[in-house]
Amino acid sequence: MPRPASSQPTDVELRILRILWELGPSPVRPIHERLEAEKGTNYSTTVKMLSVMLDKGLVKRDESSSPHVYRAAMTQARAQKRFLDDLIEKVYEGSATSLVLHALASQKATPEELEEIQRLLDQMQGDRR
Amino acid sequence: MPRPASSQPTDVELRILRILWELGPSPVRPIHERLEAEKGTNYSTTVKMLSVMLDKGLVKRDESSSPHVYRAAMTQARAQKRFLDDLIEKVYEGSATSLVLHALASQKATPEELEEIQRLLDQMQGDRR
DNA sequence: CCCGAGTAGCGAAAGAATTCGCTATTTCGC
DNA sequence: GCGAAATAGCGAATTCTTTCGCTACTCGGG
Repeated sequence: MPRPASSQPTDVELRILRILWELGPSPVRPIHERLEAEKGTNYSTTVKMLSVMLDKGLVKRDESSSPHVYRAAMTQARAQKRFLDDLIEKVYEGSATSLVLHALASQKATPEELEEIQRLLDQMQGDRR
Repeated sequence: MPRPASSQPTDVELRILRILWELGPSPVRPIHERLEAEKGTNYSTTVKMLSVMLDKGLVKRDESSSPHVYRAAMTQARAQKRFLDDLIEKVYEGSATSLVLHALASQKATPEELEEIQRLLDQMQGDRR
């Protein structure tokens, strides 16, 4: 019996996506250098992962320029939202609120960040204060 | 070259944990019934998954009573926090705040829930209002 | 034009996750 | 006590992920 493929990027795939989001469209070489620094992988492995990701549609490739140029097929914000929604559904039973409470309680945010959250909250509450 | 085992419960493991959190300590039968309803798995599969999870320390087993009784080794809140921290680090680059903003913006919370978030926020801001 | 360096890619290997068939053991109604 | 039914569990099979060796191709300098 089969094992269903994950709908989300896997661990290594996510690392590569993060590198791409940071660097912008890049040939294999710079991507590999980052990945190697992070976890000591072989150049071949990087190339292979990119090709797998290309098959899955996680990255796009421009073959017109000589060293082919790869770029993420998804924006970072979009990917974040996908992971977040997944977490809310699978782990928080659909309750975004308890997730927010956990996140606020456990991580120390700066006053500026709290302000920002406050603003959004005011807005959602119809601006009473 | 090896592939490192995931530090977090896998997909099916999480489903089983959720069932255990809901039912409380249970023998295999009721656990299986839920799992089967969710995804049509065979009884053997459920038993096997539980044994794998026992090896990993995700569940505990009481063998004294005749149908063995399984229970989650971790509270739901604890597991949620672990997943959340993981997400923040791996996907949100450590910024719990942007995760909170995403979660608030994308999910519709009830006024009561917003109140609750507001209270926590006030508290964190040193109660000015 | 030839050579070496850098670039691409394939296919196999190894481990993890998930599935279930088949066998053994236990339990219980009769 | 005896056989059917429920309960446990092992080990093999399958798929997915990740890794890399080895081959082939491309390109610029001499």
